[in-house]
Amino acid sequence: MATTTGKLSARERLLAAADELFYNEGVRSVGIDRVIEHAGVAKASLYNTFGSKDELIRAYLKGRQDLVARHVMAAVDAAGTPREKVLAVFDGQTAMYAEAGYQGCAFHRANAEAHPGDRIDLATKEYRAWVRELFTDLAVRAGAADPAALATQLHMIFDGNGMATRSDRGPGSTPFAKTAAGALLDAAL
Amino acid sequence: MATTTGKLSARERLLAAADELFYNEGVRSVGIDRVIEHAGVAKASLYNTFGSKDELIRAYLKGRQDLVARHVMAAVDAAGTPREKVLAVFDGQTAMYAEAGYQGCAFHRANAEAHPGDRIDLATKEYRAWVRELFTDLAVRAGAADPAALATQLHMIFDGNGMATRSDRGPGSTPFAKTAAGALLDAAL
DNA sequence: TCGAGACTAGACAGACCTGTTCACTCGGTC
DNA sequence: GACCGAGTGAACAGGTCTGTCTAGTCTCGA
Repeated sequence: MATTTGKLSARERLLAAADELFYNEGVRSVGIDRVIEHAGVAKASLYNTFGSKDELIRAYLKGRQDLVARHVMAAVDAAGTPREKVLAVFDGQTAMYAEAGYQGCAFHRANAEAHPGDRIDLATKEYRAWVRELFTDLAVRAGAADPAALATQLHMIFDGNGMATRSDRGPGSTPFAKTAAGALLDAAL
Repeated sequence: MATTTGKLSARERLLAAADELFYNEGVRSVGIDRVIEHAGVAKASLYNTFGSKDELIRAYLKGRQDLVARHVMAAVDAAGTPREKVLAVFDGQTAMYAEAGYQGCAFHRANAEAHPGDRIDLATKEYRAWVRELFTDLAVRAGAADPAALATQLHMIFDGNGMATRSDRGPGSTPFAKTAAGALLDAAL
């Protein structure tokens, strides 16, 4: 928690440092020592607060999911028609990536070397379930004949846009993702 | 090279062990010691043959690209119409994944914590350029109005199918990928 | 003023990792 | 039979990583 002087707590500084370093360089590439140095915090504070690096990674991923949800839901809520809401998801996704230098999906990267059942794997599954549920819900509202099938397809575009964003280091693929999503939606009505 | 007795060379055994361990557990998770133990080869042989772990990873990724190309091109060549050839790419992709337990795209996983410009990053770029070129070529032959745009969209589906295959540990998403690719192709004519 | 709790600096343990080196074996070839 | 190249086995160096521990500082409220 922040102190009354407005200075950030060790927890907050650790999370901010973890977010920046983990997202840009990867959760395995970045060691504890770099995180605490970047946060300006003692190593004991990290272990008192989070208990382990794994738990810090989990907290980082939770923050990332919240960030995606915030951006995506803002875009979806601002959109008018059900069709526009589906397409807005990709705008929200890209707006989120824009905040931290277009490194694509944090979960793809963290999960790449995760072991089945570990914290990272579980956090990734939770995140993917959220995305899938969102697309299914929007597909229902848009009147898709088979909302689950459309959601699977839109989720692929969503993942593919994340991959392309990382590979090309920019938002260039998003218009194509939106066009593709529109075509799939039209075909699914 | 294989000896005249039919026994595999140290190089071949190392590549086979690297392929199995790296693909299933990740290039960073798996250390040199496990690779040489699995290959039944002395550590000195690894360093005489490849020079570094990085170079072994590069050779592993090259083998992976060849494997994808073999499966995908076999499926494409077996398909009849230009439209069928586009869809066949996803069958080839899934057939390849089937060989090693559905862990999705080897390049996504290896590249997740790569640094820009290193061997893994370069190998990934090369692989992605190959996929993109293939889709562009097939899009031209299928008569797409904007082949580059269609190729970008198909590439997203291709990546998304790889992600889903890894997350769901199986080929369940491939029919949806093919349906989506068909719809995008129809919309692009 | 005092005590509690948050935080710090840094040494340290122990595991693990990549890469080197050296003396040696073995199978085939001239 | 001598030679040669490929491969072996094991010890070792040097580094990095996570996580622990200790002794001490700082801040704030009662």
